[in-house]
Amino acid sequence: MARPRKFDEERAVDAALEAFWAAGYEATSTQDLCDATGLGRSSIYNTFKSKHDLFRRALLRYMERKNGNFDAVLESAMPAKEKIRALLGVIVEEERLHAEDRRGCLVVNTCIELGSRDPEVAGVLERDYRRRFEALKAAIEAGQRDGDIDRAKDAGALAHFVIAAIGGMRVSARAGVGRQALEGILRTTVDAL
Amino acid sequence: MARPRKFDEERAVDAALEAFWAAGYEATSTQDLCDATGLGRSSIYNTFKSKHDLFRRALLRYMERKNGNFDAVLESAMPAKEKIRALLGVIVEEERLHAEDRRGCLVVNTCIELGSRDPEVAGVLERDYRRRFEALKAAIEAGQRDGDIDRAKDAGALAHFVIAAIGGMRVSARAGVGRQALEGILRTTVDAL
DNA sequence: TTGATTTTGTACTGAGCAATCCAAAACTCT
DNA sequence: AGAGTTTTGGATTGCTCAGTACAAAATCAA
Repeated sequence: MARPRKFDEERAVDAALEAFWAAGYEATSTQDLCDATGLGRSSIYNTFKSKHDLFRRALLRYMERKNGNFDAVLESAMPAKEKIRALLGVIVEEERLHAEDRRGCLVVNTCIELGSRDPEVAGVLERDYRRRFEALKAAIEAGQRDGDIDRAKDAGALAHFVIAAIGGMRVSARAGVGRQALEGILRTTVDAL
Repeated sequence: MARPRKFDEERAVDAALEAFWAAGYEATSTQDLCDATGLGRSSIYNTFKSKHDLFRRALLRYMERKNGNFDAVLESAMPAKEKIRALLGVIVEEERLHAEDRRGCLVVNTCIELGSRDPEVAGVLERDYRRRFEALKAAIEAGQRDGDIDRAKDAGALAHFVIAAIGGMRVSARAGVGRQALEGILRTTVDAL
């Protein structure tokens, strides 16, 4: 029938993800994407509609991956507070790395860069937020049933609070805050549950 | 001596600030800056070294303004917890606005956009963080002396925590979180003090 | 082997980018 | 008024951007 593709589409999305993650949407050029994926422009534009489309795909893939880890922690056997401590601990670990590796979280970065001026991306971000929120809320409610978390508190409010803490730690890390301070934020957050 | 300037430098910085605030550093072109300030390219480049330099000036101006309000609240007569509630309340108010006005906070936006790849800007952000941190820590310590805030807690850790909460609310707002949820985060944060 | 079909590499498009150049205009001082 | 100095507007620089055009290469079915 026809000439087959020489590359794997998913691998290309992964490579593009790395590029977008490192520099953000605007600051990543199509040439950067060619370099990162090892593909020619034609292959990229033949496979994806546009840079924007490729970004959307990469973002979705990042969310899939990240939420996999997120859910794995929430579905583990730990007490609820320990689960949340573990989730926040990941942030401390990731932000501890040296400057050039400090890419933060693509979702947080994208919230700030595109959340308020790219409706399509905003929709993706909103759906992802809701997904994380529901998973977290369920884990907190389970913790309340176990007596691990105060039943008088509103599980939804706590879930929003924890997600905000994650975003806040990400922002503070970019402002130059070190590991110790991040751990302090982690402790204070967990103590608030 | 010479031809005098027809415009006010500070006003130009203010106008540039609006543009950068609305779209971020990368997404604001020099043409956008000309339109926003009403100046020609020559005037801009004659007054400021570069787009980057103008951005730095605009960012510093934003910080000056913002920290003025910040300090005003912290130096008011309220109990410490009320001061912090007021600081967080400003975020809820600002993020409540309609989509096109939802610019968030230029400092938070810049932390994410440039914090990890622009050393000069990173330095400015770090100094600004420290300034806010010290002011907040002092207010919390005063609150501890007044008995308004638990003396057993580490004032520094609480200060980092509050700053992270602000950043986190900003990120969540961009992810589409509404006013009610933001108010829940506010309450949970203040209760944690 | 041939013909249909798709991918791939390369050159290219027009637009927009940050920044510079230059001469005319505008002003102050003598 | 005239010399000296700075600002200003507009044209222009060289470059990069996202995206396209096109023909050669690669594969399949017959």
